[in-house]
Amino acid sequence: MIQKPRGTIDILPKEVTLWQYIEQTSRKVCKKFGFSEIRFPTFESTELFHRGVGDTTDVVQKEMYTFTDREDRSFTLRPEGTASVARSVIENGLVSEPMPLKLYYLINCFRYEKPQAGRSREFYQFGAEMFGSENAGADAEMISLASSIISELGIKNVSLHINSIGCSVCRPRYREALKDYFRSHYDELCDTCKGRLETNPLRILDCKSPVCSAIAKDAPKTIDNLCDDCKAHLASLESRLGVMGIEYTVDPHIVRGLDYYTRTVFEFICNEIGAQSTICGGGRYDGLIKELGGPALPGIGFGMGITRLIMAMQACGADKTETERPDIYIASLGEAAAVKGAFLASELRRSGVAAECDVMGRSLKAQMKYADKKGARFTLMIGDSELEAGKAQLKNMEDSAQTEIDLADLPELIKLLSE
RNA sequence: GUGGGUGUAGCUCAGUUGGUUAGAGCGUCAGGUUGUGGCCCUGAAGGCCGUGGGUUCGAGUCCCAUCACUCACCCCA
Repeated sequence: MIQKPRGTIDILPKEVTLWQYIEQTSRKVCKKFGFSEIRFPTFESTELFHRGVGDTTDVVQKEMYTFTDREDRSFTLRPEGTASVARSVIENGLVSEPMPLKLYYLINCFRYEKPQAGRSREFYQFGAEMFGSENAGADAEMISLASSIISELGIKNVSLHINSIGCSVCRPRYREALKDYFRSHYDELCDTCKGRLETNPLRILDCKSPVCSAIAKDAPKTIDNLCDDCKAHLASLESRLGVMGIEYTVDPHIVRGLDYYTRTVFEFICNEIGAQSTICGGGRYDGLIKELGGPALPGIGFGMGITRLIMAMQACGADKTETERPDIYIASLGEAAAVKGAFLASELRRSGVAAECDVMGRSLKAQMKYADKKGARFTLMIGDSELEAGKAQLKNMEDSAQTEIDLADLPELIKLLSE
């Protein structure tokens, strides 16, 4: 028996309606915000992610599905969407479209990680990106978009955390201040944090070890080390969120692990879905387009993990969706009736009716059972006598009421079904 | 990559101190006479007990390895 690859999922018919609902809902909300869908390749040149996501990140260093093709070119299954969108924007000249440029996508991504709750090797995300505005109003719009989708899905158990990690001017300065501080506590830090000190000191801020978090408490705060422009940017975002009535907390622990982020970073967190509690994460990336060879075009975006959304929906009982059921099941007895039934079904389908008929050659009783299990609203029963008379019994499966209908008068039947 | 937990029918699980042909419920399929669902009843199909070694007269039960699932670290959506 051949099993699916580790960390992948099958989405079964009874689950798929929820996925479709999430996809429809996010598309609908995006339309209201003026975002257009974009689609792009599942794999890209490996170089794109090295330059875009960042050489030093875990994602690039140890989590990518990289392969070479028959001509020895190196490609990588996308570990995220932002780098690809940025590439596409540059490559297709979308930098000349009216600004701001607002795009969204529904994609699968790949990361070679050890699976656990809320984390798999192939995962699915909804993402949105906005290019062209350095204004904090853009940040507020993006957060509002994410917030709208989350609440439209009925998710209530989340909180928004925002932070600013500074720009190319103040971030390096802050990193040094942090390093200096943690160096003075070097011996007390946990082993992972000792390693993080040089590579990514910001990460220590969000270490769960009690010792480290105690030390981190008195560490220099990002907020205190921002340059004036970054401070003003954050203040502007905060006041806009306030006006829009979006609740948030400024959380210095929000750090993000992708190199391209600048200034605003944010996460929507749900504490009821396990350790991987970030349902939506994003931030501003003002240097990304230029880094990838385009003009100096600022941008901001976010991604939401679809399976994590589903877990959050389940946690607050918002995951109820109706399964697809036929409008009518046409039961038949005998070959001639079966042929007639198949004909009627195809005619009804042409008129938009969801119609099923027997293809198993089963007894009437078995057909009725099947119609019941599939949740058919009506059942039409045809046998030899009905064929002769041109009339048949239509049974309402809910109240068992039966009415006689004229087999030649399809419009009348369709009318009955749509009531 | 590092730890912990789990692995018996499609699903949820029983399976006594290792002892003959491995069980139940649900689900599936077929019946309960003469053309009708939901309840009830009967029957059937369906398991190399995750896989490979080892201990033993004998292993679903014990040991080792491996794989998968799962949770956590790490990282992130």
